[in-house]
Amino acid sequence: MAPETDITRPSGPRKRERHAPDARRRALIDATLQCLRECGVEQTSVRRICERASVSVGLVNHYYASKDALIADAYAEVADNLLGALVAEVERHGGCARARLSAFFRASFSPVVLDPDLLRVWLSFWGMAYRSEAIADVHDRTYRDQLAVLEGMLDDLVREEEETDLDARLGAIGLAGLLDGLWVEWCLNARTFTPEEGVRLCEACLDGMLRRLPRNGATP
Amino acid sequence: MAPETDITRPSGPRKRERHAPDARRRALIDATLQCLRECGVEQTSVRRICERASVSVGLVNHYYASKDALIADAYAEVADNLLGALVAEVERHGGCARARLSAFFRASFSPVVLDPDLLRVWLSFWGMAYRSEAIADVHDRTYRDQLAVLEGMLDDLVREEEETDLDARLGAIGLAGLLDGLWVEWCLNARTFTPEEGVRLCEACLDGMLRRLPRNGATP
DNA sequence: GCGTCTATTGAACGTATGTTCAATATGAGA
DNA sequence: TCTCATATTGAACATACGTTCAATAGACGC
Repeated sequence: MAPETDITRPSGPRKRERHAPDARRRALIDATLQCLRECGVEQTSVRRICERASVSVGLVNHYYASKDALIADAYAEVADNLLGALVAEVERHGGCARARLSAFFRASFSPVVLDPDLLRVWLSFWGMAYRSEAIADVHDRTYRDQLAVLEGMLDDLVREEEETDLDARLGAIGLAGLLDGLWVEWCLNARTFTPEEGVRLCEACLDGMLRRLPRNGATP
Repeated sequence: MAPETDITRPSGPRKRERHAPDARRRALIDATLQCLRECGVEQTSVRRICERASVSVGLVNHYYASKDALIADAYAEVADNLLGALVAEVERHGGCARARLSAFFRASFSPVVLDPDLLRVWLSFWGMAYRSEAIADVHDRTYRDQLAVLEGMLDDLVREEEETDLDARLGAIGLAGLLDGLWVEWCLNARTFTPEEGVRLCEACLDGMLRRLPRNGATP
């Protein structure tokens, strides 16, 4: 039997499909995120990404100056999407500032966020920020966006409730830190605490900050 | 000029120095941590580690079954050292439980911990926990150790102060999360907040937990 | 001083990496 | 229908990776 008969995929050149640059970029970004989720950074090679996107190796460097530039784009995409989803959930609930903050907490401990594979992607981004300025820039911008959302809700809270004083900037940093830290630990070991306990922790810390984090800076 | 004269290191075989297995293992661990600090995971190769340790390539697989096993050992070493340093600082201060907790906070925002290169190493470990069971095991153990230290101090606090009730297990998880999250964000962008603000955030959150995280579980 | 055990070496292997580039196919506008 | 800018291909390149293993050298009991 001739060996050629065993070749399942006829080794001729692949059918070329011409797409709009935007569609191709999106496909590459999606494939990148899939790879980072399922294989981790160390296994996410240009070749694997291109295989996922049903595209040849050379195309990445046609659309992006380097692999890192593609990954930076993917970072921006997933970070914006995630914050957008949280904000949408808050808007959906509405209500007073305190209720909107609670909705934000609950959304932050919902399955969309509490996804170990998502953390895996994020850890890759954080690690890459050290060697890629483009990725560090995306981190800085998206982190500022997250802080702005939290600070906005805290400002509303102070405005709505009388007799409260709070350093909203610092409070936002604290809540973001608490949310991120609990996110990391839950994703690395989901048996440590339940999502409901995570929400309770956020509520308790928010109360503490409202009482002991006044704008003037000195702890009472 | 003959090119041989430019060769600075005569290419003969390296002088062999026989050491005790423990000393070699320590040297390999130290070299591994140096590489992870300075070059990141993706650049930390067996060859680079061996170069740092002034040892040939083959030696790693003489002492360790694989590169991952070496890294798991390095993780355990640095995690134990770090928690040990924090505990030592707490012991040095002594005092009541509340004062010891404050000392722990301050130590957690001291330069030894607030070191971007150290976070870089940690992010590598967290990321590797996904594909290496050995590293995941080290994470679980060392995280449990961290929780035990915090929970112990919280238990003492409840015992010493009357009229307080606190779910110490959950409180420890919250403090660990807050500390980790703030640690990540500070190391990725040191201009976001000052170490002193970090400590203030921890104190405020601890107060909130003491008021609103009772043992029975229902938020009052 | 000899023999033995093992710590240590470094070449070799097979595989993978990111990027480059000449060649080629495609589809929109003339 | 023809043209042509360009989207797309995949072989090629240089380099790097983790691991293996036969050869070798240092230390210790005798």
